[in-house]
Amino acid sequence: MGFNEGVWELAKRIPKGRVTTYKILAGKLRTKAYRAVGNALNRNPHGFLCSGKVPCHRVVKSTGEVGGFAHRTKKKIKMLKKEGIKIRKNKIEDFENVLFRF
DNA sequence: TCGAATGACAGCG
DNA sequence: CGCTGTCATTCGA
Repeated sequence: MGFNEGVWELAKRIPKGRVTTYKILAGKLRTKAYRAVGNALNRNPHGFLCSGKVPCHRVVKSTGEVGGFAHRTKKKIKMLKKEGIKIRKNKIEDFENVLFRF
């Protein structure tokens, strides 16, 4: 399992209605390159976006903000809302409540 | 509040 | 082939 694959494996474990953070993923991957996690999801080999297999839209910042998702992939945020995650101004309201810890 | 660090990939010489 | 810049972040001063 490489770096990227590890990210996807963990991301796939995220249940519906839950989110996780880049920090947690990076921690599980034994790396400190938090950005690399997002980058791995960004350059997802599954396709252009992590659609279907890897729910990258469930991966957010450790601060509770959705991060870069708000800019380009903000539509995915709507998906999160639909799944039951409340987001206000690109920030997750019940962040700790929906935060999925492995 | 701002800069450095960290992993991977594309572009350029 | 090797180096630099960029990116969906995080931490420390």
